[in-house]
Amino acid sequence: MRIATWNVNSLNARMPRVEQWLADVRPDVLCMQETKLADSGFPAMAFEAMGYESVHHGDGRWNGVAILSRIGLTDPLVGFEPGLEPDTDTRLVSATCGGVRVTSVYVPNGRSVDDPHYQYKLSWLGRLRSHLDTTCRTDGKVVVCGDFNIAPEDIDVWDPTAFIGSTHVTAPERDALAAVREWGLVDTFRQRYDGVEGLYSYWDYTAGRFHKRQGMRIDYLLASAPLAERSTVDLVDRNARKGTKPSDHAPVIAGYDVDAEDAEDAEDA
DNA sequence: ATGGTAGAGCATCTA
Repeated sequence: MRIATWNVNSLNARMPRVEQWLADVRPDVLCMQETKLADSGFPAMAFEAMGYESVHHGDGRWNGVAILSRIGLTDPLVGFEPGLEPDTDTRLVSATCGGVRVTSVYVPNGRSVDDPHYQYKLSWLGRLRSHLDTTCRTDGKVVVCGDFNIAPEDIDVWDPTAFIGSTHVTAPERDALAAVREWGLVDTFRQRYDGVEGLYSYWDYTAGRFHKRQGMRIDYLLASAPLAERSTVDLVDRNARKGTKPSDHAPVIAGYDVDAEDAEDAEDA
């Protein structure tokens, strides 16, 4: 099973590229972030014509997350589980796809460490941990993926000294991310490429960052142990960041050596 | 000198 995550930075602007990419790569599941669409504008029919069921959570100008699946899509849940403070700005959506509980997340940016949005980012990550605590089992097949807006380690940014005092690399952000991971999730990409520098998923549009290979690894797939133990592949599709009108993020793909289960067998996931 | 570019939408806000 192959699952991909891609911050498309406006699905309206990116639809031709997303359709081409789906036709070329045919992942079983694609999680998207920053669709910048209301639910009413989400092109579910176009994806259905390509064999993908979908669920979208968005309210218009900003954010917006989605899951596409060609191996079944059941039990969709938009936002956090009902017991928690609501996901008011549409940054989280979940669904069960082929026996895997998949969550697509767009973690708040934080803006700057002295901005209220930074505290919102930390509390949002705390809610994500609570959401996992109450809706998923650590011994089930669970993937939480998306744009986390956090570089887990200094090796995940092109120049750590360029980020001193900035968001995405601070200890509180990394601690909040670690608390999510410690629920029972593994960053298989970094496990596979332990110590390897220069592996990024995002490059700022400005200053020719992509061509200078000056990026950050802020998009990833976190897998529960039953999946992480069967990890087969992790990669970034840098080609999707090239050419005309690319997103500033590239798709990240993970593979797991598990068969898609029927929906009725997914209850224990 | 707080730069640069992209997207939404039409003045800025977000990233």
